[in-house]
Amino acid sequence: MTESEQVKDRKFVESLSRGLSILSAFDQTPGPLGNQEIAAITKLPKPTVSRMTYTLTKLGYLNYSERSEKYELGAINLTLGHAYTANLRIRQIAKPHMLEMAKEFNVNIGLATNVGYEMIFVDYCRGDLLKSVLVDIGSKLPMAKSAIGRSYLASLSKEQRDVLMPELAKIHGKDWPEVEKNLAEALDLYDEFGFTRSFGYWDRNINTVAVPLKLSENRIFCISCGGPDYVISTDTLLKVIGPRLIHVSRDISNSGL
Amino acid sequence: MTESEQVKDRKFVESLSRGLSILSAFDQTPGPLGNQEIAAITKLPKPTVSRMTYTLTKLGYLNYSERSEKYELGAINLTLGHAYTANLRIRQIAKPHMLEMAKEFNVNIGLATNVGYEMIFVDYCRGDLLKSVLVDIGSKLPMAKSAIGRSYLASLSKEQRDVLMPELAKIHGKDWPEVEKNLAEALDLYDEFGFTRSFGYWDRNINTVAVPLKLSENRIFCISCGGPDYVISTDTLLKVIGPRLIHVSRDISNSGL
DNA sequence: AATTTAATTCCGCTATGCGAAACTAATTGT
DNA sequence: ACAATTAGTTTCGCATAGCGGAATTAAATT
Repeated sequence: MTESEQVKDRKFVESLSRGLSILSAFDQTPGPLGNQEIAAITKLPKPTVSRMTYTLTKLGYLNYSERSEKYELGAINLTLGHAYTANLRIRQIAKPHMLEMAKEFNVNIGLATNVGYEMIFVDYCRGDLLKSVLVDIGSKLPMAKSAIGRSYLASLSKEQRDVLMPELAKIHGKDWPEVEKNLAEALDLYDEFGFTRSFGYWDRNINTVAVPLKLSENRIFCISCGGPDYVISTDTLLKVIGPRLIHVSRDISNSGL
Repeated sequence: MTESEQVKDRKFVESLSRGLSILSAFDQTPGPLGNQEIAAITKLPKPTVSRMTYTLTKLGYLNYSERSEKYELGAINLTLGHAYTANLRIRQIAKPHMLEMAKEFNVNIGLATNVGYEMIFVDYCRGDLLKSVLVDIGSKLPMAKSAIGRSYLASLSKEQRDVLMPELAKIHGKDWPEVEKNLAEALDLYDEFGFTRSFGYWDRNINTVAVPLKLSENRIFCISCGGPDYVISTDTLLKVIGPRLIHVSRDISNSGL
């Protein structure tokens, strides 16, 4: 209905979708939001937003602050994420590998999967040295610019990838030509070496390598490993960490998930 | 409508509530669930569940496994929790204190708030020694049996507490007399010492002490600190850690959140 | 072949949710 | 003091989105 697409999908519950899109607004735009702002972000009509925030507040998904007269996410939002990770077998399988490498090389290691056109971390281990608070479970990285996103793309067939590309192009707008070039290089290097890399590209100071894990039923997770120059050299990443990740990837693939 | 309660709340969006209750089903009962099971758990009629799971799957909140013909939570469920914690000022304030104590005493420290009749952890630091995987961000503890839950109860006025008690009684069923007795003791000791305790009660091997933090607008968070006997003695908990927590609590209360 | 179990689809009905417009209330400007 | 602006809520008639009993399909089990 929104545009002109679905003539009628009797099975799709619009109001549920709308309610969830209101919660998502708090991911895109942090900080307390008023109904007006929510309406602006979600493009939903004011009374609808009003009813939805009312409902979500009653259920605990939003907290209302009398002071600011705005809404914030409620703590209950943590439960679903926790339920997700708690039942994710791949985490248990990958964890020992991740801890071992994090300790041995003092690097940060993340386990992520794709959500839409981004990668989301489902687990993360830090080396002792730096606590880059930037990344944590639930945080996202762009698919095209991060090593881990690129390893996801690398795991896809050309056809699957070609479906995504236009969307990625849209996301990156005028930067796309440059992003695409860089991405294409990274994918070529993947074909050659078996892991992807992103050196100072998504974050100027961070160098990362990553590999995909292909599980059953087309589920794909990726492991990335990296850190700032002064902790881990690009040379070590390429010569030691990358190959090690490939090994880990094989190991996990054999565990039959 | 459900029972006979609300005559009519024109503002409450039932289908949103139902959709969310379906997601919550995956917290109560982990593992892949089929529509039937979801219907049983949520008491919703089958076709409704069918439509909801269809919608949630389209939006990525559920993944459908062809193999098992069941649904699981999707990774996207991590984002809201992450958005919640990322914007939670108290976490940044409390973190240094928590890290310091975790390191100094090798204990586990958690920061939690109440959700319904449970406490939910919004942050957690582990001492080096044990990684009790049981507790993590997003996991919950019972309010009446855990030190941290008791410290929440202790922070309330008698009137507020009296509202909760019948609900807690309901939750604990036939165990309530015993739970209540233990809780009452703990609350008395709180009045005397300024922190609550739970020694081997919720978990036989773990001893914990906790304090509440009262923030502005009646927001309450609690910090707990504990570990197994062989890492931290109850004596140290009572003589050193407890008082230290009180100090931390004062510190944070002065930070004007 | 018959039975059981689970998911989906059908389809008529109406309660539900919609949203334009009206209304409140608070803030700002002149 | 009085518009004007901005944000949130409420109203209310209407359309239909969503409901759910019942039928249907599809697999698994006996």
